[in-house]
Order: sequence, then structure tokens, then C-alpha cells
Amino acid sequence: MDASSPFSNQDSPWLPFESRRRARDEKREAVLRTAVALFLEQGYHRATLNEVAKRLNITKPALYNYFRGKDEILFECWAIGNELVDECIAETSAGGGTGLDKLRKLTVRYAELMTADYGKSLVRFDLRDLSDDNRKIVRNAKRRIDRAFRDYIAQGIADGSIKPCDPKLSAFAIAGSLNWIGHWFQPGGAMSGRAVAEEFAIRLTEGIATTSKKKADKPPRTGNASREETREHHTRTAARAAGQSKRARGRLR
Amino acid sequence: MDASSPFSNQDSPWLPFESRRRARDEKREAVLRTAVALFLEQGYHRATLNEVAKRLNITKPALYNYFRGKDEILFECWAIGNELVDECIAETSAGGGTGLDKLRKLTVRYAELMTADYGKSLVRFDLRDLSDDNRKIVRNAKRRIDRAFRDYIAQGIADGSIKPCDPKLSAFAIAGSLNWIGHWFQPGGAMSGRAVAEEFAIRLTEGIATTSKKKADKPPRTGNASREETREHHTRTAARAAGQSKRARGRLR
DNA sequence: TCCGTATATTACCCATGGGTAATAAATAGT
DNA sequence: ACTATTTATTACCCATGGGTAATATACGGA
Repeated sequence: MDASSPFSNQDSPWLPFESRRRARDEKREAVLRTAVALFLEQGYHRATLNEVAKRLNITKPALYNYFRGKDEILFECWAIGNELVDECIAETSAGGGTGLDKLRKLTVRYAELMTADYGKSLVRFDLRDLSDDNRKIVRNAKRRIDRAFRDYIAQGIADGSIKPCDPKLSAFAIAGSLNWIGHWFQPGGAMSGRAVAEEFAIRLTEGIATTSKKKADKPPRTGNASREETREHHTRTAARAAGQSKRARGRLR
Repeated sequence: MDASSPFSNQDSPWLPFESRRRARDEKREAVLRTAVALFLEQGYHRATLNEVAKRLNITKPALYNYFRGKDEILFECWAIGNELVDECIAETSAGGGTGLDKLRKLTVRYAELMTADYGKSLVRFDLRDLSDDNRKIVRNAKRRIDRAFRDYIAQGIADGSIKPCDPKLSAFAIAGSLNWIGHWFQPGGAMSGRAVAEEFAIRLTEGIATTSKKKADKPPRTGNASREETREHHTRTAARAAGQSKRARGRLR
């Protein structure tokens, strides 16, 4: 009725009777795009590799040219999301400002990530579906993200931009609220991902900020923490090749 | 042993039947306690009914004396958690106070629920594992919970205890943060569930409250929103019998 | 004591879906 | 064009685990 039609899936490099000569990495990424969408849509266990393949106009065994197995696909989806978060943290840390400034900056970007597929995969996939090695990698990455939030809060307390509080619990509270976005946000809604992100950034930090800015009431200052680039989900492929962890590049023969 | 029968005498031919039924319900609940723990520990799909049975020193088919199938067990676990939340909401709504008072009261109780198994089941189980009918029930219940948060916020804005804000987004932010507790809290940690709950209640409401109470700094006023009873996870059995929804009482023969 | 019911067990069925082997088709290099 | 390599397909294996049928056992009631 839908996915099997030759007219849907216009972005599949395997369109029948189409030139099948495309870079291997593009196909890999196409698999991941399809897989992450399906995993989110149906849940990892209900989603089958047959269905992933079907949506790409190929058959299941073809997937094994690019991945060792289902759990590796899951991990790679997660890894892409993780790289996006890492970029957020790196850029936020690189930029200046008070602890509160950084916290807000990270909050906005992280929130917006949670409204997109790869971001959602960070919070909706289950660690226990991964291999032991990959599970360790993910756990460490989660800790790094948590530390970023805590560090910014601690820094804010130190520089006086944030009220004294327990950084650990405050980070949990903020990150929890943001992570939950990945569970309820759906693109078709009334607010865009960007809008939700900016709203949340204000709401979640106003409680602990020392200066109670009324940024929300009118838009005289949109803030400098949200206008820069956020629009390159592509050209990330090269960066991934330098990823920190063992991520097999397809089946090694 | 309880109040299920006024006469513990042999002149009541109902006593044996009653005690039998009670024994049955106790076994039912034992299954649910074991199942919810296992589902949380391993995830619904990895957890097997064989393992549930094994932990109860019985075998898998014995479970089918009490439940129609795995997904019904999942639903019943969820239903118990939902009743606990319903009690929170009912009591909070019954009690007086400003919108902010009620919001805080609900926040404390809800947070503490999230630190226990049945509470966690509300946010960690996947709707899509349920039958269509049960899924509808759960969805409606989730909406009711969301509405409670929104109503209290709206009420608080109306009575001046809460700053003007979007009730919908604020409710999402608060509930999200609370729900996330169900994902990270583990009993063995440094803080008790109660302690986490009270911390969160303060942190999550201080941002939108008009009066910035410093409840956290010293304990001159512990607040009336946290001392009353919260300690009856038992004797809930009878209340469940009057539950709002089709919940089969074991296999009907 | 004997019957009927509730409850448990053993032994099975079988749909599902991840994964693999053998092989065919396309592509690149010479 | 011939060959090696990559990439896809068809046809299959099989472990897993939910669910069921047949049956045994415990127990209350007469």
C-alpha cells in the first residue's frame, strides 16, 4: 500500500532500474536513515531487518554487506546521534560566556536534537540491545554528556551566573526534561523543533539563574545562543570516519 | 488476617471460597511483582515467561491460570502503577491550596512513584507491546495525568501563585523531568526516593512560582505537601477490583 | 471415601526473524 | 572481452519463546 510502491522512497539509492553505482558510504547511511526511522516508529524488537530492506528496495542479506548484524545497525544509528551531541558540546565549550550562557546554549541545541530521529535514538534505544563492547561505549558517552551539563552548572555557580544548587541533581532535572522531548515530540505538531528547544531552554534555566531575564515575554533579543549554524546533518560522514571507537566499516572480507 | 470476612467461623460457607480467592489474588500479585521487576531489569522483550515462572518456583503454563498472555501481564503491571498515580491526583485535587501548592504536592508524590517499580513501569514500558484495547486505555490514562499537571498550572496562573506561562509546555517540562527519574533512579544510590522527590519538587517549581520561597535552604517549614501518608502499597488490592477498565480476573473458564 | 474444581506439570507446537551458504548479476581493471 | 571483486538474490537453517493440549495432583465439599 505504501512502502512497497516504486514511487515512494525517493531517497533510496537502490531505486529499481536506477543507477546502482553510488558510494558505499551513501548506501550505509541510507540504511541507517531507514533503520533509525523504523526503530523509532515500531521499536527495535518489533522492527525487522526484512522491513528495513524492503523500504530500501533490497533484500535482507544485502544489509549484511554493510553491517555485521541488527545490533550493529542500532549502534551505528546511536553513534550518529552521539556525534551530533559531541559537536554541540564541543562548540559550546569552545564558545565563551558564563556557565549559565553555556548551559543555555547546550540546552537549546540538545533540545533541538531531541526533536530529530538521530537525537531521539540517544534516549529511546535500549542499551541492553547492544553488544557488551558497544554498550560500554554508549555508557561512557552518556556519562560525558551528563558531565557537560554538570560542569556548566558548576561553572555557573562559580562565576555567579547560577544560584547555588546541587549540580548533579540539577543536571538530571534539566537533561531529563530534554530527553523526554525525544519521547513525545512529533514533527507534525504545532511547534517546530526549534521553537520547542528555545522555549525549553528558557524554562529550564530560569529557575536556577541568578538574574531572572524575561527573555520569554517579547522578542527584543532572540539571544545569541541559537542563531548560528545548526543545519548540516550532511557532510558529517567524513567526520565520522575519525570517530573514537571501533565501528566496523561494513563487512570486512 | 484481614477484613474480608466479618465472621471467621465455620457457619459461613463462604469463608473457604473467600480464602481461596484471596490466595488466588495474592498469587496474581506475586506474579506481577516478579514480572514488573524482571521487565524493568531486562526489558520486556528480553524477559521470558519461563524466567518469570522460574523466579516464582513454578513453570510457565501455570502463569496462564492467572493471565491470558505476556502482554496482559505487562498491562496489569502498568495498571497497578496507574492506580497509584490516580490516587495521587485524587488526593491532591481533594486537598486545598493554590495551584502551586497542588502542583508541588503532585510533583513530590509522582516523583517518589518514579523511584519504585510500579511507577517506573508507567514510563519505561512501551505502549506498542499492548493489545489495541489496552493501548487505548493507557493512552487515555496518560492524557489524564498530563491534564492534571496542566490544570494545576493553569489554576496557579489564575490564582496568582504561578507566573504566566504556557501550561502545556511547562507540564511537559516538569513531567518529563519526573518521568526521567524512572530511567535513572536505582534504590542503592546515595539519595532515597523520598529525598530525590522533594529535591525535584523544589527545583522544578521554583522557576515558575511567583513567590520564590527558599524552602530548600533551611527547614523552618517543611511544607504541608509531603508529610502525609505515602506508605500503603498494600490493601490496594480491594480498590483494584473496582478498577475502571476491563481487566480480566485470570483465565475465565 | 469419592467427586469436582482449581492448579500445577510435562511435553509439545509453531510462528517469527536473525543469520548464513550458495550463487547470480553487476562493475572495474587490464 | 576476460576476469576478479563487489554486491545483490534465492533458499535455507535454527534458536527462541509465546502459547496449548493432555494430564497429574492437591483440596474442599458431600
